[in-house]
Amino acid sequence: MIGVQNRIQELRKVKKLTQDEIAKLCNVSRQTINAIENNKYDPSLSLAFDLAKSLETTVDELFNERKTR
Amino acid sequence: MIGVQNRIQELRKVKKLTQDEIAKLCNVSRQTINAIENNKYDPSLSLAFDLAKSLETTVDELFNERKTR
DNA sequence: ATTAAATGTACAAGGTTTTTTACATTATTA
DNA sequence: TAATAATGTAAAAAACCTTGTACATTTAAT
Repeated sequence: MIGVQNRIQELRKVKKLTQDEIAKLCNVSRQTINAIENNKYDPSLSLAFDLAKSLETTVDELFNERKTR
Repeated sequence: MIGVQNRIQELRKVKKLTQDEIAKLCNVSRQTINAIENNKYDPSLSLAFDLAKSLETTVDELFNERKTR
């Protein structure tokens, strides 16, 4: 488990985007999107901002703070 | 240069904290705080959230998106 | 002017994120 | 049902973040 949870999959489906489509919007690989959705690791801050913009939300809305570091 | 600019130094001084003090609040080294303030690299998303909490603000307020990735 | 505190910087080592390639499984549609 | 799209997963390599130690410079206090 990782330090931050996210609502990427939820918001991505609202916009009817595939992992591949959002990956292209953010200039990363599909595997990166998949890994982040499945909490394999957290995105970089830069990618977090790109994801938030792609999903028309904020980093704070997209990633909810958790306890661990 | 890095993908995200930040207002850490500005907000840190408002609260009259040293780099060392904020480092301890976030459980990272002073060098990490120094490097981030001077845009040597971006923090991890997890640290970005800790910094925002320490400075009583949000990640979106603390880090302003830029153009490059 | 001296001392102490705070900040800037460097470098090697270790940990984490991302990529590429490749294949397996699950869902969707014809 | 068969074909296709979407998603899950793996492993090695590259790129990036963080640490520790150490020293130099700047700022503040005495």
